[in-house]
Amino acid sequence: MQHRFQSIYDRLLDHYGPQSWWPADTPFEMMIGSILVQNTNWRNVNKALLQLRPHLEPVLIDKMPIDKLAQIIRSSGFFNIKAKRIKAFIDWFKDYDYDIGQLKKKDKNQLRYELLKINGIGRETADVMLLYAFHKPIFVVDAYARRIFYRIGFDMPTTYDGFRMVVEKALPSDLQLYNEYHALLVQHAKEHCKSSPICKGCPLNTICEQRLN
DNA sequence: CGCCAGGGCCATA
DNA sequence: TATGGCCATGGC
Repeated sequence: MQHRFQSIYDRLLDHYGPQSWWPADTPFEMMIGSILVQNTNWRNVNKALLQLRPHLEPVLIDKMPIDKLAQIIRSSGFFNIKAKRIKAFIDWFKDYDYDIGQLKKKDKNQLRYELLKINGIGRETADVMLLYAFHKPIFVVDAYARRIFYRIGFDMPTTYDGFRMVVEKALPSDLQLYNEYHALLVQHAKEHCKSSPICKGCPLNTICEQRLN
């Protein structure tokens, strides 16, 4: 039972193949995207990123009036709040001269603590940044992970860090593993486990059926 | 049409 | 600690 999370991962990887996440060209774009995607469909985020593309540099966004930024990212929804959150993130990033390399040298927990202090960056957003921009091995607990593990029948903790710790204790602290795991859960959720309790052609069918019996 | 998406903050109990 | 209201667009 200790390897159940490994087993899920193996099946997903076998079925979907490597995902090579996050869908962004640079770490900076990745981090902006992680704020834009908060409780938002990726399609809408992509539209916003397309509009933002010409200004997709820390200095430019720092100089940009917040109202202009809000209008540019309009299609991602919650645009006033997200513009404020992006500004707060830039303020922090600026303290490190927008230097990803410098920040990557920081201890994982220290960096996580700093990200969580930024207004508008909660646990999930901090963790995807840690994983995909700063290359820290960490399990991302999002709505998809909760839904999929719930459907399988796992009795997971309700708190974010409780959930995360249960998974991380069962897996090796491997960057590639966590990178692919989150991406695979998202990919899987987009194709399966949407509304019906069980779906055809689902790579996790065997496990889901065991729960129903 | 109504529903909801890869959250997080804040007020309240 | 744990709910509830709020933020908002666009695809289905």
